[in-house]
Amino acid sequence: MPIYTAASLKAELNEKGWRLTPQRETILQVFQNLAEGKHLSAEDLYYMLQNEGEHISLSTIYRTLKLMARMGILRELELAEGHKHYELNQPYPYHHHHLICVRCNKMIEFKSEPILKIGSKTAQKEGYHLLDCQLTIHAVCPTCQRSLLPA
Amino acid sequence: MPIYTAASLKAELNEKGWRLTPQRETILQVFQNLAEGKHLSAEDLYYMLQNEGEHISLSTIYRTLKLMARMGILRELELAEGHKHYELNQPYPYHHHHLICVRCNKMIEFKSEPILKIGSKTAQKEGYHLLDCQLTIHAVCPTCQRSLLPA
DNA sequence: CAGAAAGTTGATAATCTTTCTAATTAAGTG
DNA sequence: CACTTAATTAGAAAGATTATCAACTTTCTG
Repeated sequence: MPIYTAASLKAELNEKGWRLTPQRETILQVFQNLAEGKHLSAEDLYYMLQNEGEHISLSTIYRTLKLMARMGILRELELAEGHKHYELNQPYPYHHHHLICVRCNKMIEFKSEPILKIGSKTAQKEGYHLLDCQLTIHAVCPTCQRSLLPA
Repeated sequence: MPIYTAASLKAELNEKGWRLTPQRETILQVFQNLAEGKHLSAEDLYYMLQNEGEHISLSTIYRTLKLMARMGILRELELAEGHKHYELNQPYPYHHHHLICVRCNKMIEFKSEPILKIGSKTAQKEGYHLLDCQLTIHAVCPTCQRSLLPA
């Protein structure tokens, strides 16, 4: 269920004096066709496109991901160590949060309507226009608790 | 109000087979002496120490910040673009969250007991040992909403 | 208290991300 | 549809973060 079609993306870009380019349209499509719960790093996206015969430079990819996150189209996730991941920013019934093991980086998604409410109320109270709110829980998973390995 | 004294840090490190070094103790002290609401990047910390005549290498600083975040002593914040910030991870009455403008990076801290409860319940339900939970709200502040500048 | 074992540091290299710049491309105007 | 203006791209360079490794410390053991 695409929230943003190419047309609505173009409209929103133009509203701000920006442009819809083939690269941006392509990147949006990739995220719309992604299975739920999936998320991509900049490199993931780069090589995925290469395999489909599309060449988009890494800098454009990084720039576009950042742009779409600032527009509220994508969410920037800080999951594993060392690199960010991106996913479509979907509204309520699909909106979710992340519980992450800091040792093994295992990640569990969970939903919470109250959090979304607190988030939008807080933004509203301060006069901010809400784009995304995500609760990130850092913790140690059962397996890693039992493990005696240092880390 | 230091939660971790040098002694309790040493105890926790030793429990896992790790060691309390002068560098780690120094870094902990810096964060304990930091005013509430203040947070530091790795570089901030590096130069702050240099000015005090302490030399700790950048790689040790990065390594120590990451380590203390994984222990639950520090929180890793994704505030401004381009680099992470760290602050002491404090319990309830001081525990807070962040509302961030994606345009100008202005940041507002806010507190919420319900979120902390949801976070700890979620972790518990999955058998995870909670270290930190932070709600990050990305939004556009009133000033930037009025601004017509592209960005 | 000497020797072994393991963790830590600092320097460097590697990786990930953002910034900069010239060339290109899309949108607006007549 | 040619022309002007401004945004965008690709590639290179710079900046931020993590990984690697030899030398050094600390802890443990006998």
